[in-house]
Amino acid sequence: MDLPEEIFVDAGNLKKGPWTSAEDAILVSYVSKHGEGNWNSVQKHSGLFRCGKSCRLRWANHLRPNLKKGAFSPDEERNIVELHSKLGNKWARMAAQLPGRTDNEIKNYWNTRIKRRMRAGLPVYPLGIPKCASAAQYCYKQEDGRKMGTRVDSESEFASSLTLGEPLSCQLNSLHGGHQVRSFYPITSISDDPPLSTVVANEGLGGVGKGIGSLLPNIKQVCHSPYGETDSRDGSVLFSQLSDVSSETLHAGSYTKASQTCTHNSVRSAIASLFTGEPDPFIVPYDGANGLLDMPFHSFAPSASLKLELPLSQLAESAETAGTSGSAIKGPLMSLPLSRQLPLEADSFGSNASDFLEALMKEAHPTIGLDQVRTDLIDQLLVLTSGNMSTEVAALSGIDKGRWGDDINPVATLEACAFGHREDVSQNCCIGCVAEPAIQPLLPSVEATSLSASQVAGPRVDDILAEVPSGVCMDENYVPLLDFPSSDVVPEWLSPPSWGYPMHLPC
DNA sequence: AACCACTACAACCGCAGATCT
DNA sequence: GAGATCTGCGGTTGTAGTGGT
Repeated sequence: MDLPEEIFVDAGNLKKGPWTSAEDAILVSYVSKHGEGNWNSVQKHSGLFRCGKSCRLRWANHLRPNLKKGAFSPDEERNIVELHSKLGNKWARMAAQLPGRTDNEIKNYWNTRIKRRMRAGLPVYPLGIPKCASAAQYCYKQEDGRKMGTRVDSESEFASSLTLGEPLSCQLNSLHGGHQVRSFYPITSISDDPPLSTVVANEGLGGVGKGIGSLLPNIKQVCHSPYGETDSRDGSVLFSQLSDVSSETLHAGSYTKASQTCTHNSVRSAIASLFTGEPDPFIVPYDGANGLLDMPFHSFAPSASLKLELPLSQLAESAETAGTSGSAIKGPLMSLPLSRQLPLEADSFGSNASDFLEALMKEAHPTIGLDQVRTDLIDQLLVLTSGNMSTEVAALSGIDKGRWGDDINPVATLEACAFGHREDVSQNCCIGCVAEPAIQPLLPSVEATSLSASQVAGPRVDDILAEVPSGVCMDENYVPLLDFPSSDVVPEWLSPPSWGYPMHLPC
């Protein structure tokens, strides 16, 4: 056997780095003779210049028999997600339940997956997989090296617990370090009941997503305003769809409340995003003192928000530099998920939407059928566009006649589509829609005209990034979008780490 | 062909608990 | 019981491979 010399040099200077096949052979030979354990003696008796820990790791992760190699099967992936939902980052315990897989393998898989999903703005856990109270905790690094943690507890269970028309109460309990702490109660609960869930949102950021107004129609102390449905206690806006956007700048008064159309899955997704700490692209900035007045939006059309929810490529690099560029932008910002994964030019959606959607679908869930992902994505399109999806986009999206109806008119059939999902309407209509006829979708306010591809595309991402103020903490995956040049002062709450992600506390 | 960005994976490190002396 | 050593775990870092420009 030809062993590299460096393996044998200076016993006091143990080798590090990648293992060679020769070293592997020595280790295998040693373990086959002496068995596992006593790893520190391996170096003494085998001639390997590796520390005991390194030997143990090499054996456990690569050399021991019955190790499975290669990519995880869909079943294994599902198991990992479920196990993680129950166990959190207990890699060794997870590995014990996945024969042939190592903790390191599972950990690497999970971390990669987390990154990918967060970058894509997707929930860490697919809907339907409940998170246990003891489970996951995710962190991401801020630019300054600090970690921003999101404790995820039983939010998914909370979302799952919502039933049709169930009234909820949202209360602003207190402020913690510039964060709003909101608790959600069943409106029927007695005052001493614990909240169903507690949400900590950035002060000044409405942590309630657009469309949630339709989901939680009976939230207490929600009042209607021209700018949305405003929670009079904490200033958050329960936003409905924006519409009537055709110019570069959208003033608060120029949009109208449009439809509340949504399908079951989309609703669940929207709710879940509230409680999982995943960035919700619908989160609407709201300054409690100044409201939404005189806050120009960058073509924040429904379709633009659609586009912007989708993973964007070529942004990370810009984002890294954006934080240091001077800018006049001041004020609340909206965070957006970015992605380096997809070949989407920010303003080219109209030209290659099909490819893009395909890529998105694969990105969204590589292990389930594209048709399934497509269906879910279409649901998102329906919600995000208030039904103003152009027939062009609809066609590119592969929406079939069966879903649109015979005339393939998305708008004309929107209501039917939104509530006539592929699943049973009676069970899957959005929360409150059936139980509360008074808040049925306001379809008449939506013009039956299609948006052009350029409208769909919205603002150029580069333009947005160029406007990012200096001093804003930029997570590599999230960039501010909206600008509010009415003030020269960056609000305190905007300083890191208080913007970007909604934060959550354990119940 | 060279460069760059990105991903997946291997390996290391520090810590804590268990076990041994 | 106390200190030393071993073992396992989870977080982090380094790097090879790959694809795009």
